[in-house]
Amino acid sequence: MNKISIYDVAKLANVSQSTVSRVLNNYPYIKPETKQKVLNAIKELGFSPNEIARGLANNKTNTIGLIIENISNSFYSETAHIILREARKYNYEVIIIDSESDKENFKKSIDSLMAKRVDGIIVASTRMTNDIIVNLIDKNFPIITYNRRIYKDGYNSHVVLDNFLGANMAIEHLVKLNHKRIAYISGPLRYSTFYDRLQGFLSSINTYNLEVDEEIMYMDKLEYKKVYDFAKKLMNSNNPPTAYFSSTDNMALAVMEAAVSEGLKIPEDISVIGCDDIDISGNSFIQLTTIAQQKEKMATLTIEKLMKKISDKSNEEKVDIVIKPQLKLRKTTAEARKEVT
Amino acid sequence: MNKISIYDVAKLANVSQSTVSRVLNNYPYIKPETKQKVLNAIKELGFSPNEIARGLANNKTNTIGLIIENISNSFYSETAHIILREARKYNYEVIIIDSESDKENFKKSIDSLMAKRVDGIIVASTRMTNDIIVNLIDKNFPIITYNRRIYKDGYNSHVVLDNFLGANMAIEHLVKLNHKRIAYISGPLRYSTFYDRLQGFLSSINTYNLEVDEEIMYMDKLEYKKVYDFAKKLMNSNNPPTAYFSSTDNMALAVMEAAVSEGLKIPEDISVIGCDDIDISGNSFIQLTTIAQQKEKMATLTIEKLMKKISDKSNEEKVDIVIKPQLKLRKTTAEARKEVT
DNA sequence: TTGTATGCGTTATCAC
DNA sequence: GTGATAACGCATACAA
Repeated sequence: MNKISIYDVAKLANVSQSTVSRVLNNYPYIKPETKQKVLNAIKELGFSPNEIARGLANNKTNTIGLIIENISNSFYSETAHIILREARKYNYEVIIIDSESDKENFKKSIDSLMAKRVDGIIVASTRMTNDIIVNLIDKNFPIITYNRRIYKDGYNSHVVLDNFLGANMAIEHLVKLNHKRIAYISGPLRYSTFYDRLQGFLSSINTYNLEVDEEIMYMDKLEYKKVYDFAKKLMNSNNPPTAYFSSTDNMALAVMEAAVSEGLKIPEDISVIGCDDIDISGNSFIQLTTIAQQKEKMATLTIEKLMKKISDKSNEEKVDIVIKPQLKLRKTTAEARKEVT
Repeated sequence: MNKISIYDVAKLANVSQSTVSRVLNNYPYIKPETKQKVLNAIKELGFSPNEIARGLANNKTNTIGLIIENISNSFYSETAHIILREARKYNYEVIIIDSESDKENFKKSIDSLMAKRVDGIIVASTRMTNDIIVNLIDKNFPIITYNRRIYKDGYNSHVVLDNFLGANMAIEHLVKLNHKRIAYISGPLRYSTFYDRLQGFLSSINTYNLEVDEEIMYMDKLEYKKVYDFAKKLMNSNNPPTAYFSSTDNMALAVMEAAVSEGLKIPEDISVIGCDDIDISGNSFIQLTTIAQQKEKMATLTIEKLMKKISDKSNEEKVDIVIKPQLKLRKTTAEARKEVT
């Protein structure tokens, strides 16, 4: 391919190879005319520096890794879009890895990223306990957890939503609409997002003197079909919930589809509230009321903090950013039906 | 960070550094016991090879680039998911770049990818004429165009949908439902997807003896709001179309939203058919009839062909894969209303 | 202000 | 089978 190296440029410009390197790196003390000669030679040869070699010499690759669960999931793809854009501002490229949040996969993902010597890593798919991340933080490797966090004293390195508060807001909204029997849909508790939301849910249930019924709580793998089936089952039960709080918008869609298939009207018959506020939730045909993440703000902050860690290796400052969620009122929640008593 | 190199391993195992390299690369003729010694040392030190150095020595990075327009767009994110997964099977990582398909951006994207010495590139956001790609193909650099193609004799290197046929299928479907006035929504003609679909549209219009009316054709930048407004305008015109063929599902959603806002029922009042079959299109609240891409097949083939090009540099075989689309019947199309004549 | 020499961590080409 | 040693393309400490 591009077989021209810094040496070719040097020869053509009649200077040494190090001089070329210097102009490449904007070294200040170069005679303007030799700088010009070099620049000309570079242009004439169409030379562009080999970032790999540069990385080897520098110990810096100008690329970061982004580990997410599944890029085809709107929440992640919308986030990735912002991260890509922000990283680019710092002249960084990003390697994205879908890692399904499976433990073995996660390790492999980190390994390949480390082998490729990325300058930093953003992970959006960790469990609450994750020794690999702990280990990396110990080594002072630039790594920030996005959306989810690990829980370990002294290991703060995350930008996340205030998920406890988010759940509070959702339940409060529902309670004000007179809902008393609220189904809870979330993923496994080993993820901080779901763990925190559950705590928030429970605390709200408590403050409003509602009853906790595990029968109407789903806390398993977030597979569309499973949640769909679960919701259908609830809708057919003796004492069906009047409202559903779903930990992700995507799963709220599953609940909504279940309702359709059961001939239930939303929000007349049941209310549904989600979490995330993915793009499609605002669509006229969906109109999902939801607890919105501030993706733009979160992603931007994540990159900013990561870049700071990268550029200033000695900086061991913790990153502990918790963003306030927002209730986005749309059309899937309404006053609870009066029960026939 | 990981300061241990192949030399440290060599020292510990009491062999030369080249021997270590050999076991790393599975060189066949090594005495089993020395191999074992080396393996032990590697494990003991927790050594993992530096891919950057390896890349420099090898001229091979085991990473490819993927240039798309916007990863937050479902069509691309769903594609990216498959590509990531397939690339991983070949032990490849992928750098994703959102490049908004702007010309200057595109050049920059290619430049950074080349500077990072990726082994190959998949681009899903090219115009029909693109000298940069031509140039790369000339140099026999592994590059494949996905979804869109460039048109230049002898420069076949793409896997795309048969968009001409796709448009035919859409119009045929609509015509069978007795629609005669069909609006056409697509992006700019400098993209092969839209160009080909337009040709297919026109040919169908012709074979069914319908009238071409530029007033009901949109062929501009695919911005949600613009398409939404365009559709609203048409719906309020004297002679409104009874059906809409949209070149992307996403824009079909815009049309559908416009219909809602105008109090029009789908499919009773107007029919809408899309292109792509993104995940959300199958949702009960959307149920969009569409011309489906076979993303799984297309993405898998793309990686396969790209890997072949990478591993066999001398192979100058063209790749010219055109996939048949499928009509996915859902609920947004129906018999045209009888006009009051 | 510029050139020389060395190193970054591998692979590859020679020898032995 | 294995060990020196020279690339790979650049950055940089040290000289000049």
